[in-house]
Amino acid sequence: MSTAAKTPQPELTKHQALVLQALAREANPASAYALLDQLRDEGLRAPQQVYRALDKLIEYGLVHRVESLNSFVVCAHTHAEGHDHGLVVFAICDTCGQVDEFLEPAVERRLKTWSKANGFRPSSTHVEMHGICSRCAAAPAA
Amino acid sequence: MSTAAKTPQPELTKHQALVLQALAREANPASAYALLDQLRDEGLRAPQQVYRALDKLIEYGLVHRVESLNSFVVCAHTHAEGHDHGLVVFAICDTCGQVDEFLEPAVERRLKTWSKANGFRPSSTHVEMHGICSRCAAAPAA
DNA sequence: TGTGATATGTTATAACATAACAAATTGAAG
DNA sequence: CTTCAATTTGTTATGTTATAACATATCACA
Repeated sequence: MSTAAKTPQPELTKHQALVLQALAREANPASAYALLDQLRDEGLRAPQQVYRALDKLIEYGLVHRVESLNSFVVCAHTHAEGHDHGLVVFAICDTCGQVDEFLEPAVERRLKTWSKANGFRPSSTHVEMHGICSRCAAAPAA
Repeated sequence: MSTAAKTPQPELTKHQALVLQALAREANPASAYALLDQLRDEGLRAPQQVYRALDKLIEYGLVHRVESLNSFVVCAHTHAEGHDHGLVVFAICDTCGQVDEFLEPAVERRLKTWSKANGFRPSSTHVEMHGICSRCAAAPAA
């Protein structure tokens, strides 16, 4: 189990590469429509084009969807082709929007145990914490 | 940390009670608009009325939002006023839509540990597994 | 009883996502 | 090669989820 089962990754299409680059330029998660706006000059015109590219990038494990924000981030764990890392956790700062991505094998094991015991066959798991990051907590009430 | 910090719970307003009842009637998570449709006869007319009621019900810990479905469920852990249960996990069947809700103190502890170590102050955490429930896994490819 | 604060009703619109179909591309069979 | 079915890509249209903004009503209390 991971954030999503991963598919072996062929060459990226032009749109997929553009969307991945655009997402990589963003410090924080971006919505499909924000990406579309970034990429109009590059020839993308419709939401479908972005969503289709994102679907593939997620399938290849290069991008994560942040469910609670309806938006997307590049996977922080750059990986050799075919390398499937484990369950990913997001810590999302509600003040500055920054997202920390980290791995939690212990959490993954625990959820796997429950699944086995209950006959549930998990395909993907999302763990998202909201709160205040250390920088914002320290900030002078700006 | 819990699915959300809980607020002491006053009397429910009429709309809040109606939304809670409607949600309780549903076997599976329901969207705000589905609830609105259920409640037109009861006098609800606009999405805001439903969303406002849901916001309060969530604040009181009576309802959970399922982020990955953009929908809502009544909390399975009926609780005495003010009782805050721990972190909640959802196991969502992508075949039949059924959702299992359970508690995972071990997962909660693990995430708390990370948060402490990283100066993150969590306010709410969502854990959602997608997959196939035991009944659907057993089903004759219906 | 006036008045400020809070809650509710309502309209309008924003933001996110996918259905449906047309056009182009690709690649295997003849 | 060339044809044609399968897949991918482009595009329009529409569906779904969520909130802004403002009007109206209700309530607590001076």
